[in-house]
Amino acid sequence: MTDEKKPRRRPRSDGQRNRENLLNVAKAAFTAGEVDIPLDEIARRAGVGIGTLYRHFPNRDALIEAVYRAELDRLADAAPVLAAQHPPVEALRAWMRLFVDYIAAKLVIAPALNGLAGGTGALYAQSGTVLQGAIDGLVAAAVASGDISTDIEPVDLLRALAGVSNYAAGPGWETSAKRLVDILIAGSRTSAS
Amino acid sequence: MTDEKKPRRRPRSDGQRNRENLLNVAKAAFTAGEVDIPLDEIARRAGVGIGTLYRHFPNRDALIEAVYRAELDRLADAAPVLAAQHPPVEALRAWMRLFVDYIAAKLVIAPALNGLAGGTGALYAQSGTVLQGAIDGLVAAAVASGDISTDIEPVDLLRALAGVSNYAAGPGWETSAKRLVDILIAGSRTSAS
DNA sequence: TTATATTCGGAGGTATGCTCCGTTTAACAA
DNA sequence: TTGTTAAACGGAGCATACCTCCGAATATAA
Repeated sequence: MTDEKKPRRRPRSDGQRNRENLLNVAKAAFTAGEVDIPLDEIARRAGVGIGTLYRHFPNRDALIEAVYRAELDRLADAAPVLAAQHPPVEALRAWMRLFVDYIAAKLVIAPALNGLAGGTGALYAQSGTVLQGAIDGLVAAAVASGDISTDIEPVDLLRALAGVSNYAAGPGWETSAKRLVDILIAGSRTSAS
Repeated sequence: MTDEKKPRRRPRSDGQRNRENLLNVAKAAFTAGEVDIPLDEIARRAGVGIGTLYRHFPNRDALIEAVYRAELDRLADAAPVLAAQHPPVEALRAWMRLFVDYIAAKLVIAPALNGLAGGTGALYAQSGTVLQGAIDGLVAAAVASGDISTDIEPVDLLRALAGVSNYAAGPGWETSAKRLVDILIAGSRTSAS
């Protein structure tokens, strides 16, 4: 349990630079829909050898996961900001819409993500925690203000949203997703109690 | 250009039998979580050569799609049955829950499905139509009976459901999905109008 | 400047997706 | 029943992608 780390040396600057390069190239490729791009190609575009890629990310899934997690963190960070700017229910709504936007515009890695056959459990468990922390705060605030029923499980909303992002095919899906957000908010209100 | 088909002969019986064998074996494998099973192995289990598999399904995606579509049809067929057995809103709710059950118990091919990198659009468009037909009927009935707001797009509900199925990780996800169905129904009601 | 831990990078082993084509077999006609 | 033929069978083999391994290069600390 003692997680002693002996950073005898500072991490090498080129190492970190290469790592970020790889991450950026991978994100760009996935966003462009090149989900099945060979790892060799990613390494080439990033200007590094294949060996370097594999040291940073032991396998394909690890790379996808890293890209995914980085974007996820940014989304999670937006929650407190929105909470400070809007009343509870609207903050929740805004964040859910942001979720949709994010997936739509910048992150089409959803298919790639689901391609993580097998190990999804662990990944979702980990990263789900991050997002859950974000939405938990928003929901808690909305419950406290009396706008939302107390028996709503934040994770339910998260799942619906995640689903929509996967279904991101066909024209007009984005407005459809926005509508869905409204339905979810309406369904969570205390009105009918 | 005239694509006249002259079915001079009936399709061979062994051909169809082999095709169904392959489909069953593939479904079983996917359901068992063996998403990455080599196609050679599927052919072996079905008792046919690899060449036979590839004639029926030109590539891996085609096989997955075939399995997917077959199951989808069965789900769609359940809609009219439920509509005949329950009042509109309850029929809708029941069908949505069935959707969840189906994915949960018998169809863990969701990850495989999403692995159809690239061509998802076409597939979803096609098969989405089938499901949409099913839910359209249910929603129309509920709208007609005045239970549900008229501005609900059935496809929205579909998307949320599809999403949940992808998020099928972690314990208790199933009850969570059921809760979500209730939220969606509640959010679609006319009460607040 | 010297020492050394860390990173780099690509050749190559392994395995999987898919093709090709000679052989086998079921359907049809006489 | 028997011959003809179009269609299905099946596996050897090629292309390619993932990943490992290890000598060379290099940034950091003394």
